[in-house]
Amino acid sequence: MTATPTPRVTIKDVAARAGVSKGAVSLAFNHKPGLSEATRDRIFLAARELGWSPSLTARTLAGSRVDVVGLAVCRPARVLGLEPWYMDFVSGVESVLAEHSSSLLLRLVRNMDEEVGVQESWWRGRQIGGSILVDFRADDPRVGLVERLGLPVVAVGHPSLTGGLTSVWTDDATAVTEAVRYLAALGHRRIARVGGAAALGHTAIRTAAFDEAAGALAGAWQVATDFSGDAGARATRSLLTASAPDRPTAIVYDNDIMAVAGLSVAAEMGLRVPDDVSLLAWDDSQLCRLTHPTLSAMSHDVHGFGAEVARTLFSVITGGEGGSHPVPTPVLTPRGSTAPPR
Amino acid sequence: MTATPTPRVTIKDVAARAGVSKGAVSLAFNHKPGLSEATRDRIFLAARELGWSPSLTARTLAGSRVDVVGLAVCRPARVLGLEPWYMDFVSGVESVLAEHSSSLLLRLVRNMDEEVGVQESWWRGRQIGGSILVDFRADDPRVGLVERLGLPVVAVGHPSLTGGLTSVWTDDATAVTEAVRYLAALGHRRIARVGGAAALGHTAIRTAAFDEAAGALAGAWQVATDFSGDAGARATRSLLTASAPDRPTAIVYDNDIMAVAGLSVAAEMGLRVPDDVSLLAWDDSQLCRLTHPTLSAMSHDVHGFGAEVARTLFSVITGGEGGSHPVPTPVLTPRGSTAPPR
DNA sequence: ACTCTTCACTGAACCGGTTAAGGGAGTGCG
DNA sequence: CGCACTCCCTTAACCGGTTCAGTGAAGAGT
Repeated sequence: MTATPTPRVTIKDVAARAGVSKGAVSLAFNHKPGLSEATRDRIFLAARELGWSPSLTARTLAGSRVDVVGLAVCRPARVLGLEPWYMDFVSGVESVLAEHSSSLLLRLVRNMDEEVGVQESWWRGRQIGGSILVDFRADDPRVGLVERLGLPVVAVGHPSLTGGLTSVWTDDATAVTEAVRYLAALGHRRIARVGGAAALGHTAIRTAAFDEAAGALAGAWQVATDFSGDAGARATRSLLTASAPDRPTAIVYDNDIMAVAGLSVAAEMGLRVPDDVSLLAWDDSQLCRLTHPTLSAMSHDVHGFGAEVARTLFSVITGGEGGSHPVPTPVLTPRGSTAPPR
Repeated sequence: MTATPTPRVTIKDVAARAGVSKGAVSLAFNHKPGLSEATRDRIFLAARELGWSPSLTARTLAGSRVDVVGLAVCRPARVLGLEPWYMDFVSGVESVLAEHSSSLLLRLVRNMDEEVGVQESWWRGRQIGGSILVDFRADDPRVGLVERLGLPVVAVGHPSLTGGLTSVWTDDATAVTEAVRYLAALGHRRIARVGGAAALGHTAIRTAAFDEAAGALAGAWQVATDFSGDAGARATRSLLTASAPDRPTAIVYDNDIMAVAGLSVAAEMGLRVPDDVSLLAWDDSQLCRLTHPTLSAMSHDVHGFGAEVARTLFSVITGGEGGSHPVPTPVLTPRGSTAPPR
């Protein structure tokens, strides 16, 4: 019932049991040359019998690499819980970390200052061997921080935002353009976009691309939100309250949760999707296939994206310089929520 | 452009600059008595000037407590990304960890064996000071593991599942009973439940409670799923294909994502919600308010639950024994998806 | 004037590993 | 036989903190 007091087994115990020195045990467990097969076996046997595995803490302190990767996320908890993107991304990251038997140190922060503080103290405290940076904004303070600290990172975001940092990104501009072209090809001339948080760099990129792509149309609207479903609903409601000739016939959303919210607002207002208004989601989590009608989306392998980011981080940590690169551009996946305007 | 080589500042540098010994710096930074105000100030000044903060790694090694909390989660990535519950829970946990400036070490595992291995090596490697255990099943191997290791944990699950471990749980049985009573009070006599993964302990508890509560009704169905939206859709479809007198007039879901899927299946089959069939969700994330009609749900402060779990873990870690206790039972939140049968 | 406390601080051991330098035994070779 | 060369393994310093016994000086008590 009560926990037995833990008799911490250390390298010394293993060494004693195997009849060798600490150093020998260390060599064996790091697969370094300089030990006979027989000794090696004896050491592993002793370790197994004692249930010992090396203390990562001590190992880290002694100067070898740290096998923990940091991720500080800065969005309101309310939004985070709902956004499929993050967990998907994290699970992709994890899938690669697991191969290196590394773990993810996760921290939710309230603002950029806090994130800067967290990253700095993680690194200073040798808690992490590298970090994944997300949600870049213009003049992001993390660029300078990282260079000052020499912290190995991979930045998730377009190079125009991430300074000289190694980065991995999706080509949002092209994707937005493709989305608009698709809707225009269907015959839509009045298109709106419900964007994410204005402060975020990739939102700005999408906004600019939308301006560019939709500029020639009869009507174009853009609204900034905080990515939450509520905000998506509000934005949709205000876009659709105009009388028929003045309102958009198609709406593009910056994530799928807002698209779902938009779908229900349309229903609530008595508008049929896609007959009266077409909706196009972003990211394309499973959610898009659960609604009725199903949501057309700009589809995106978020899990694979996370995995690629993690792989790149490992190459940065091991000095391989990795090199910035984009992942495949989201592709249009038409489903039931888009059609030519009535 | 290139990262400046990091000149690691250590406690020795700070001590030298402040003109004191390492020990004095340590005392100052741990707010321990035995130093004059003047010296204390001098030390903090020196530390600030050098941009030093203590290495958590070294601090941990030197025997003080570890301020990282472990969480290994074992569900398919596909489901995880979508389930609002986890991120909500995690953000609740984080909110308390942040107060203690601790972080969360997260790991997605594929099965129980892997989780057991991860927990053991985290603890052995002194990576964590304690752990949060979720998704208990009958005869859970983690109970024995924890007792063997002496690892401080808080188990999320009913005491009947978590052995002697300190646990925090929601009273699922009562909640299920309340849900059934509510639907019965509306006049429903044929009620179905789309449950979660059968292997999970809390699913079993809910299943038993439903059996008990719905036993006296004219019709009662239960289906087990994997919590995914697809499974929820399939289950709903098969429940609703029967001809009218033989099919349920109300369905309870074990999470909200399946309820959303159910809603769209009903629409696809031409059934009106709540006129033809009432739907009741579980957990009640923001998602329930984004659909049309909005989803009635058994509502639950998942964020607060996470926070309470974290608080309890800290009290276990500091030897305070914490004590197992339930959090408030989910309460019924009626919205647009439930009504008397036609 | 002498001892007793208290206070502020130092020194050194220690946590559990890694790693470079070194040492002893066995073998090959001139 | 002596020497060099390997091969295996040990020794000891070190990573960056914490902790505790101990020291020296100032002040209190008698």
